[in-house]
Amino acid sequence: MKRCPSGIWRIQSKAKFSEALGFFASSKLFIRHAMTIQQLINQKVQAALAAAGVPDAPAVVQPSSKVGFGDYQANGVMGAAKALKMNPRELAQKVVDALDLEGIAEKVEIAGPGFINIHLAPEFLARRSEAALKDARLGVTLPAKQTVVIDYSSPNLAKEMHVGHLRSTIIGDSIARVLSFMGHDVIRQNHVGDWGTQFGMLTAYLVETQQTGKAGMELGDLETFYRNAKIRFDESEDFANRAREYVVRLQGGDELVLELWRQFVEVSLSHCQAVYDKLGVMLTRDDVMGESAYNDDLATVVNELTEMGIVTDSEGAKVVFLPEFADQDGNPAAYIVQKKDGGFLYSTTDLGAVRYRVRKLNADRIIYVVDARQSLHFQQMFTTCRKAGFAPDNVVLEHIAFGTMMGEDNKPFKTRSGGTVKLIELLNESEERALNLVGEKNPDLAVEAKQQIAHAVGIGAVKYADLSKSRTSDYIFNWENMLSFEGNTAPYLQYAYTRVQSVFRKAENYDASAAIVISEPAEKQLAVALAQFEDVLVTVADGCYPHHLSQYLYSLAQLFSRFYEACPILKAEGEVRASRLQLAALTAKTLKTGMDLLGIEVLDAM
RNA sequence: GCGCCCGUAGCUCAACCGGAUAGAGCACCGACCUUCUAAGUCGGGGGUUACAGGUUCGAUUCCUGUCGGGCGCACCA
Repeated sequence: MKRCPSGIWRIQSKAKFSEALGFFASSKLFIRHAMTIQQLINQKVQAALAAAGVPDAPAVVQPSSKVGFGDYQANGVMGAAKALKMNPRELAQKVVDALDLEGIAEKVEIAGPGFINIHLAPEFLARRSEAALKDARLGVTLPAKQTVVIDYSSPNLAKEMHVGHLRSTIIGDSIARVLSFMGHDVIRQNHVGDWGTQFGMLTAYLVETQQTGKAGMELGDLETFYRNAKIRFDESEDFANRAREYVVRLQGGDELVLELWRQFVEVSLSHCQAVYDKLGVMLTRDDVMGESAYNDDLATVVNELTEMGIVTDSEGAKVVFLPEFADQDGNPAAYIVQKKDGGFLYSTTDLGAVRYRVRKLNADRIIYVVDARQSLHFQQMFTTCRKAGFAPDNVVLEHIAFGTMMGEDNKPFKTRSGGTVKLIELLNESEERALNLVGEKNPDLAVEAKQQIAHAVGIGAVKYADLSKSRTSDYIFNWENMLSFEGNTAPYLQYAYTRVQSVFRKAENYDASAAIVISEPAEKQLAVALAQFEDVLVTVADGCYPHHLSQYLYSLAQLFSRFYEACPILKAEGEVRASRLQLAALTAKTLKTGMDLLGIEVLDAM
């Protein structure tokens, strides 16, 4: 099955394609353009291919791989020529002859074996930039609205959040921000681990600490609390028995134990919220929908599966056998939904969650931002959902997998002594390191200003280090790289933004409706990049790869820095000055919006 | 044993249904601040994309195999 949630431009059928063209042609007075630059050019080339006699050939339009190759290149001719046994250069010429880029391109040329290189017209870029500048959404079109459920962060409440929760939390948050910006109804779901056998031990220990009056103190550090509870569990048979008894009472709905459980969960959630607040992710208590919330549905889930004949009794457990995941001998994979002791598993909870998200939340798309190691579980769970009808075919289920965060020894990130690194401590350290660096760069700043910058820079660095790498592979966490403040880092982007802000502080007079005139190469390259913002967002929303947005913003910041060096803004005069201020304004707006979609703060000065 | 992911410059990472001479940053060498914040810009060196085949006009990308690494796979989550 091929996912295509935002695939307007992938419509290949000729009928629909010409409809789209007709719509575009008939709405000449649009202020907000109807499609992205890439979609627009792709459709134009597609039409030219049709006129040249190859209507079914994909246009394959993409940003040019090199500056010398124009701004966009169309690569579809060569494949089409091959299929029709034609000379590719001759076909390319036919396509170019039929290609109508009036008002869009200033030059189209054929290169190499049949590439079509397209140089955008400065006037086109200027008008496009002006439109984006006037629009609160930077001219970004709203696709068909979906209800998207995003399951992310989802820490285990038995312990404190550690670095293992970082990637899900910030990648998921960025995806949620991007999809919201694209106009979708985004429902965040923090599927916290707040249920299970360990809560018997924890509630039993909570009683003990309350009796000795140490509960308040011990709960300040959940790691220690858990460790001490485990020690009690291992050393005292009485305590262990009480812990087991509490599990049974908890799951049986015993009000006394439930109250203890609620107290513990409350404390743990407040620890989480402190991390979320410091990180600047949008999760709140309202987004918490923990495992316990599905408790009452689990038996129903298994009953429904049983009624549909999907479940088999095997060795006392209730199992869904999945031939889709059979081994070589044809033995289907076993997906257990109920243990032989009657207990349920995370598989059951996840099935219940899909059911709830589809039936109650009306999800069109459900996104799980979860460690890649759970890949098999999700594939099996999704397959089961399809069979059970918990998720009909029109609901998209996606496991947005990511790799492990590694230390510099290329092993999972740990403290020097081998323990797990608490997330809050990692963030504190990043802020401290940033504060030291800010102090070195700018010793004269007031203390509060330094701290504010250090917060934005320190947290931004941690988030950007992650969001700038492709999520699917493991990545190596390195303080020097992320806080070097040079190259592809959050501080570089933040710095580029402050430079623009500084220009405007000194500008005094600024005409916010001035026309944009593009003449210098640095101006044009900047304008091209500015025009590509929407394409990038479409890509990110489609594949849930925030690093494409990071790469884009870095490239945009670089192009602005070059423009800034090559084209004096305030020293220019008249229309040129006004135009460059407009380009600077749109750059600032785009950087700020883009950074916000990554969840990274910008600063007016640093 | 079966399955999934990965292997790109000294290091950290890109490369959009297969496209042009595989790109950035760090580090290294050099140039540029009495000019809008030098946390910047410009230039230079650095690659058999793990290896061997195959598919084709074209392969880092697709297929097969080998080597190396990571991770999953029946009652934890």
